[in-house]
Amino acid sequence: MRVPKKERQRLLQETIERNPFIKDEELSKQFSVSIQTIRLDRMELKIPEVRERIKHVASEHLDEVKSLSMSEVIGDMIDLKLDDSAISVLDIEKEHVFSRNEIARGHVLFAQANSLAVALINDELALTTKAEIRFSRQVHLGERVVAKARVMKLRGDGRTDVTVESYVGEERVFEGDFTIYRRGEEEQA
Amino acid sequence: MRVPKKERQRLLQETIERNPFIKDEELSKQFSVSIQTIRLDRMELKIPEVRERIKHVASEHLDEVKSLSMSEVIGDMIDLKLDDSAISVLDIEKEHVFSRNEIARGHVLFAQANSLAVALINDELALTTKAEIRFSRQVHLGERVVAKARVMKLRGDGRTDVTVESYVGEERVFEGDFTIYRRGEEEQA
DNA sequence: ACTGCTATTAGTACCAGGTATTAAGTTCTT
DNA sequence: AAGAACTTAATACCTGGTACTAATAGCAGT
Repeated sequence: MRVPKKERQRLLQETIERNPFIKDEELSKQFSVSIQTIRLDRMELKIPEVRERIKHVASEHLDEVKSLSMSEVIGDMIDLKLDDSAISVLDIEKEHVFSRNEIARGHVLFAQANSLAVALINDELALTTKAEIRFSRQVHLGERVVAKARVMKLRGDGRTDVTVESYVGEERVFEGDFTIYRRGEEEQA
Repeated sequence: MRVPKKERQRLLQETIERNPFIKDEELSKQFSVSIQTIRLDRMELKIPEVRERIKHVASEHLDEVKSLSMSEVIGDMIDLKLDDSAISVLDIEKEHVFSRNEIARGHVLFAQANSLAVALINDELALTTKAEIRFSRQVHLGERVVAKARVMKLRGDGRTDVTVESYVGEERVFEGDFTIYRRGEEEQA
């Protein structure tokens, strides 16, 4: 029931990480020590009080919601010449990868490329109708993917061909040929 | 500066919705009324105190994180025969659509199809290497997309061809031919 | 067995951001 | 001018802490 200090602190850290909502009182019961001991432990481990922990979780949440609804593009657009070319950057984070092997999921790279291709079109309505894509190398957690889109052909009938190539450093990791429909309301993005 | 009660309460509700972290004191300054008035307003509007609001935001966040890491599939898998066929369902919600026209973004449908195709593979490591996709009709906010994946060919070299067709009711909205690599570590999903 | 050190517990004062309640103005309206 | 609706004030109390001081327990070394 009663474990040594080091062990207790390890478990404490884990416990709080798993459930940031837990109060000192509950923790003290769980580890069969006084509240004061728990507080000393938190001090040593630099773990803030419940309310601060909850606030932190909540603000992370808000950040996420914001960054999702703030832009219609996945990744940060760093250059845009309408109907010509565009570049966006995406840093691969935890939520983008398979937890098993820390390799980015295919649809993340696709999403970056697709949203870039759509943003490139100088028209109110732009929807992807077709795409042909190749993943040439895995992308790992922590890597930075730079996607470069270029308009290849502006067809008369409202279709535009866009090619996107994504790189990590010098290496190409993704390639896609997109056909984007503009204006009309009959196709799908 | 000083607005009538009804108006103030409307603004109060909005303000708190936009920023759940705001305290009564700040609110009272913003509306140039006393703290007590703010508290009466909250009572009438059944808006809980700051800490409860923050807690609520935080717990929503935790739910999300859980449901994200719980399944590696976008959408709900409702049928799965490994190396044969699988079906998943995805309800199109606000976060899936362009705010301008409420049409689902292409990469949402792609993500559903791609993750379904990958999940279908009976192997530890499965990564998409190639895909050819067609969006045959727009999908709107509120619609339910049913994706059906079927293994077409199990090649000897570790490659598997999977076809995914997605429907809203009877109508096909998406079609994709995926090549999935299994086992090896040289390709990308 | 006594010293010395760490670890633990106890106790008190204080804080933020409230709730709950009672009472006293203030305004508007009729 | 009277009554109702609205606003402010004042006070006691709550939770989940911080900060600090002080007492006690447990054990190692000599």
